[in-house]
Amino acid sequence: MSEHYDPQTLEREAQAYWEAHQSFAARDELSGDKFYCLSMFPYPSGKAHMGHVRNYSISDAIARYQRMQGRNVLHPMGWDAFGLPAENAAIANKTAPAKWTYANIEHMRGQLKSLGFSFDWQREFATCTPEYYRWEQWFFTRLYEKGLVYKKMATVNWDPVDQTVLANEQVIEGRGWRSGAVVERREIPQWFLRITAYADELLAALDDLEDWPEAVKTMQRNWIGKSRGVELAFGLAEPVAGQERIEVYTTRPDTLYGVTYLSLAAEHPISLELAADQPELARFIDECKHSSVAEADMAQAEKLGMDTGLRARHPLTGEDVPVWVANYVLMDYGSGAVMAVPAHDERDWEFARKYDLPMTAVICDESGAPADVSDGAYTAHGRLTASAEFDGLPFEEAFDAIAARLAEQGSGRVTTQFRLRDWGVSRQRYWGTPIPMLSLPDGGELPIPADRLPSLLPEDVVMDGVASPIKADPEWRKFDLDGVACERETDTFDTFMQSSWYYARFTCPHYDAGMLDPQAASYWLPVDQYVGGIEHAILHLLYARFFHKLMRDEGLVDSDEPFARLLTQGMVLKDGAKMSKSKGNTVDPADLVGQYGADTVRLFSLFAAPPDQSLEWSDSGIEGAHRFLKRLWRLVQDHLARGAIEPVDIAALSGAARDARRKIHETIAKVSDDMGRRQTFNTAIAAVMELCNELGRLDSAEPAARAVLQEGLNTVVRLLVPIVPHICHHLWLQLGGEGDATYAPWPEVDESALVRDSVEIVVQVNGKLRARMEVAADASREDLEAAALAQDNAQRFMEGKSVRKVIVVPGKLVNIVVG
RNA sequence: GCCGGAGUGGUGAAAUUGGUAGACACGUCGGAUUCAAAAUCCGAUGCCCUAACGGGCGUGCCGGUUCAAGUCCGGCCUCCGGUACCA
Repeated sequence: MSEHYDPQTLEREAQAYWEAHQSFAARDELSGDKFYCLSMFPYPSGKAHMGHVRNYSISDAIARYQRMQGRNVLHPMGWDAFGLPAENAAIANKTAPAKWTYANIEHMRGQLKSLGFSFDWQREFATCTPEYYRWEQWFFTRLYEKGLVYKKMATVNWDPVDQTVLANEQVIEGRGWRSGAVVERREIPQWFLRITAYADELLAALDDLEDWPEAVKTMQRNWIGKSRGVELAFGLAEPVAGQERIEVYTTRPDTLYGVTYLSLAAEHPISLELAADQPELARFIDECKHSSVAEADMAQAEKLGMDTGLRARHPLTGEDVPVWVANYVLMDYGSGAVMAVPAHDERDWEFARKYDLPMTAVICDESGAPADVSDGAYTAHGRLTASAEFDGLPFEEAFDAIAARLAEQGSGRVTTQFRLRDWGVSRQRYWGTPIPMLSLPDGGELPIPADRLPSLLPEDVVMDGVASPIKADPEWRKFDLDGVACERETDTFDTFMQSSWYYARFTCPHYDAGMLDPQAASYWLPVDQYVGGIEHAILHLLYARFFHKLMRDEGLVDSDEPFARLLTQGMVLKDGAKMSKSKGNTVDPADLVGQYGADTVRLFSLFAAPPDQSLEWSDSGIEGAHRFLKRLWRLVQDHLARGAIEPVDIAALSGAARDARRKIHETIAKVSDDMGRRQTFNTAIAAVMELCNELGRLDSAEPAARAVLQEGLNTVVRLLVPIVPHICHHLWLQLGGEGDATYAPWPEVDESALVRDSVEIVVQVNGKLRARMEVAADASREDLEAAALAQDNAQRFMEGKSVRKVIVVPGKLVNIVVG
């Protein structure tokens, strides 16, 4: 064995051993204690980046830790292979999206293998293959039969020059990224999944996800946005667009007497009808269409509005209020109309101030007087004023009383509303799963029958950058259904559809008798540990939770939630910005592996920051990680070179050897807790480094110290297997370990080694550190207090003052309060 | 805009339940080794005052609770993620 640490050779040998022994294949028996560890599968964009390395270093550490606990571990990897970038690359490189994607997969698989991640490669799949998407298509047709799928008009970004639909990402400052044309909002028919039918369960079940980060659960709760409010109507003197009233929804019926106008969305039927004979209004509505459909764009756009001249009747006061059209009211949310209470709503306040609309304060502030709204809206709850017979009522009572009055006169009712909207799954793009629906000659619609699936996406195509190849090809859409000439849907699924159930398919990736093998799914699911970027906190994770419940209700899985424990890792940054090609601040992991070896790259990724925080890249930091591995290698080689160990009575250890052995077992306890419960690999590594520093100081001439060193090194190697598996594979064998270090038993704490005779206690005077003292570990409170009061430096600060009280925290400190 | 998160030495960070702020590293400085350099090893290293003992200050900003606050509460500032067609 080499004197010097040579990662290239060591890693090649370790990887060859794992490959030959199939070390990472999950056992197929479907019995015994299991652990399903999943990292979010990558989009095959070309090369693996540091974000991937970080993600998989974390999940690999967890998977390997669980193997050492004796569990049957499933740690799979695959490819989220459909998506927009493949189309763009295909146009730029004059190739087909499929060809580009498969080439990227080949390359990235090699990169991941070179990092030594313990994936079960026998289960690998790409979502762009028919063997995968056929079951997604089948499942969609099942959902259609159950009434969980429907078609409706929905808004998209339309590029009037390229005559194509743009993704939000392709709209830059309101213009199409290729044509530069000002983008318009346009309505087209699209397919939707009824996620709102599961809104209540998706919300309630969050309470049971004990091992999810609180931040993610909070974001999902707010996204689902359940609210209790009142649906009410303002009457019109005569019908407009066939409507006799304008319906609005509010969570603040207590402010109803403060309504001074109504706002309609630009696309509201009443707005459009009124615009027919008001050219100025028509022009305004047209201008409102010139923004992207992205919520952030719309919410940050300057609030604009126009009075329609129409008046609506307040349901309680009977007074007329003006009806405006405003660009910040969304047609897709609620009824497309809102009642405006400028005195008690920030957005309405701003709008009213801008257009000089009246404000009426109807809520009292803490002093009991009507709130002063001259500098901004008063949005807190409070007692009512200027609200006729409801004056003086607090929020809850006012809510109920006003809702009851509205219900009584037939102009309103209490309802529950969700912010969550149904999931639009149609994309007007080529590189995705074809939506398995047919339009019939009579205008009806029908799912493609199960025995005619999959609806295949042709792979050998030419991208011209404008139309999807399957939309451009009149032959592709033709479909003969028992002699009836139908047309296939040429839209494809949102790529979130694939990532919503891949975790379940990993339990039976090659099963061809159905979407899932019930036994495999039942054994492996739910996923015990899911690891991925925080950027997926809402959409991906919510859709996957939804899909799991859909699969449960179809009898495919027998659990309620897909992911028992979630770890959301932070971004990888360089110079304070996210690493990305466009910013030109990337670091290629392949270069680093070539220079330092995979273990160094993995060690740095886990050591530089706790997993859930953003990680700042550092060139010198990776040098430090490499140096540690070199020191570890040298420490073991030097120890082995000194020959055999003499047996030693552990109970009789004293001095440095006894201290070192205590440190070994304290470190086992610390690292076990950090890896298992806290998942803070950075502090686990720091603890092992500390231990190595202490072991390195042991007197190598003393037999007792050498025996402790042997135990210490054997422990260090096992604690590090999950993090730097290649070097540990070799050191484990050199130190006399048997078999594959992947399955070496996790070290156990010897409680007797932890015993201390004395401890250091801090002495404070008025909370400030003034002295330290070494006392017997079992000293009583009285002894501690007496010893603290006797400290010279403590007495200096007590001089001329009287002791008010003494606080004793055993094992920690004594605080003397003087005054 | 709205929702969520973060802010600690020159740098990455640690402090787990309100109890010693800065563990572990990086960097820098000093020393050993070397013909020399690299590598390696040893020591110092929050800032300010002090010859030293020791002292003062210090966790984005302002205020509060407490014997004790990086940690809890109120109000700000800045940055990051998401915002439903990027994945």
